[in-house]
Amino acid sequence: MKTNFFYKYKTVGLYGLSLAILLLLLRWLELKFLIYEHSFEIYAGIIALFFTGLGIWLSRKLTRPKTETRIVEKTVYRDPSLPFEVNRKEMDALGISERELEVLQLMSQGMSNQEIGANLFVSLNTVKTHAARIFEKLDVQRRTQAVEKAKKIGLIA
Amino acid sequence: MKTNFFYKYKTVGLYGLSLAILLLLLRWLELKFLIYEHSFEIYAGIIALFFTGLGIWLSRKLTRPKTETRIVEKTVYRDPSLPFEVNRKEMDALGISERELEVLQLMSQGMSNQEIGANLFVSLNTVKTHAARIFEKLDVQRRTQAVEKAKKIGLIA
DNA sequence: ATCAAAATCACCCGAAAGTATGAACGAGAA
DNA sequence: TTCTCGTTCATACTTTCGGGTGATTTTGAT
Repeated sequence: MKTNFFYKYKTVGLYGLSLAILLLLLRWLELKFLIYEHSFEIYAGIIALFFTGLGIWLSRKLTRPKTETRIVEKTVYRDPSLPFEVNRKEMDALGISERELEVLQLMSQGMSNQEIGANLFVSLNTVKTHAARIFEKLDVQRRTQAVEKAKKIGLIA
Repeated sequence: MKTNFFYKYKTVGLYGLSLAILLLLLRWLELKFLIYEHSFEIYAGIIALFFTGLGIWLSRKLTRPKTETRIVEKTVYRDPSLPFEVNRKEMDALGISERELEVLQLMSQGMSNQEIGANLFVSLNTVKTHAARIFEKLDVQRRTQAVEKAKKIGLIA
């Protein structure tokens, strides 16, 4: 169906339409200013259309493999039946202090910095400082990443 | 209303506008340098380049990845003998959509909204909307809590 | 063909998070 | 004792999040 087709590719259709309108506008300009050679705009239009198509084709061709390749990290399983124990070795290796670990634990429970501060009886700024150090030591930028990594290396349950 | 119209067909309008500007620029060049003889090839080249770029842009803008085969392997604290499987029952019960689950997964990897958007080929605002819905459905306030809860009820690994 | 849900995007605003820097203080170690 | 480290706090600034609202488009089901 024509209507169906147009509906489905509405955006594309609109682009085409605008292109057509533009070409008409060109015609009008041409007549208005009495430009000599009429064929140029037609050529330009054809070239434009052709190379737009080419660009689309190129893009599709070149970005094809990008959608499928999605690599992720190695899976590390841990038996849940065993009681959790903090990996002190990793803690030492990364130089993470006791206090920082506490912050990390509360952080992993979804607490805000404010709440963590209230829990540990320290100020918001202190929590921020701890957090910043944690991020630095774990080499991450966000708390979510920190929690992620801390769990992976066995700092928190 | 004019603003409304423009808003509605913003993309098309911008497209047309840029096209018009380009053509006007060409015209200007034409008049300025009076190079009627050997100018055609130059015009053709410019137009070809521009529209190739446009085509690529269009393609990138309009097409989205066909099959988003995303394999998310992460640290699992459950039974290591069993492979992770999304708890569809909970998903349905909470009314969490497929897309929202994707956002949730990327969120759990510590990605920022910006990064998630880049990964899913959508805008930051869209990610925010999804996130807001997720928080609402999971009844949480922060992303860390969302990840926490999603893991608990088996939405993500 | 129509209708509802899902997905998309935008804008505003305030809150929270994160960065950078500096500094005070106590406990141990050199 | 001097020096380092961990802890604490502050100020200022930038970025990101999250809430609220409204809108359009796509899609699937009836």
